[in-house]
Amino acid sequence: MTLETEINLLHTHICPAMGDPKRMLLLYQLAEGEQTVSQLTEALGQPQSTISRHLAILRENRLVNTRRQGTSVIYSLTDCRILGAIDILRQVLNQQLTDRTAEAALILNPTLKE
Amino acid sequence: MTLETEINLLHTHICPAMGDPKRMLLLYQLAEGEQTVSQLTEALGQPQSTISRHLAILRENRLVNTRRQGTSVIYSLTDCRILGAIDILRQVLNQQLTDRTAEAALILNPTLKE
DNA sequence: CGTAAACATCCGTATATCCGGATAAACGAG
DNA sequence: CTCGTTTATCCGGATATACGGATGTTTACG
Repeated sequence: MTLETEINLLHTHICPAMGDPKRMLLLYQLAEGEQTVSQLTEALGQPQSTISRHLAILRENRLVNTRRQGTSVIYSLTDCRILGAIDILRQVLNQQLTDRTAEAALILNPTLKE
Repeated sequence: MTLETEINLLHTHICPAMGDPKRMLLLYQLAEGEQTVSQLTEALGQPQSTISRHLAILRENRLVNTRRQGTSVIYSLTDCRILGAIDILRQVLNQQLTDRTAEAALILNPTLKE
């Protein structure tokens, strides 16, 4: 499989799931342990239909598993490595933020250079 | 900074840059070494305006650096860790693909179970 | 049955993003 | 200054996605 093909698959199967902040938060929330839709709705403080729709996208992309318990549906993380990937992105982000802070300081006080 | 804030920043500063297959391919292409717009246009086989627009998005999000050399502009990777993050996603993807293949085999021949 | 709880899905609206041909801008050579 | 090369931006149209109230479905229980 070529790199191009693999990346296209990534963008049909995985990326859409991560492409929204609320869905990322849901993944982190599930890292704490499996939870029902009600619990996740409570945790994120969003309308139930919003949470359910985001969970559906995560489910379709197989990033979460579900099982039913009575009238509740319990969601859990399929593969926690996905959070490892996001954590790397967070590191890159924080690097950027410190770099920008340093740049701003240089502009305000050029004598700091070197 | 709360996790929620950090993830929102991620979706403002980094995710848009990765949110397109062609941009991911550009990042991998730049992993081979710094290259001009012409070279990248040639490598991806897309119209120049398309490549230039994708590069602009990568640049605005600081995932690439640029320097000018004559009439050419040379692009390079800012932080190769971003590729590490994508590589993890590729691993998750490949895990999914083998899982699905195994499921399909079970449906076709249930005696394989266990 | 009928009702209530928990979830999933539908729907119209608003917003964002992609595409790529056309055009503008930056630069070097002569 | 003029021209050709290289890169950046503009533009209209097509597509995708998020939102959240309203509605449908599934399950438990009496």
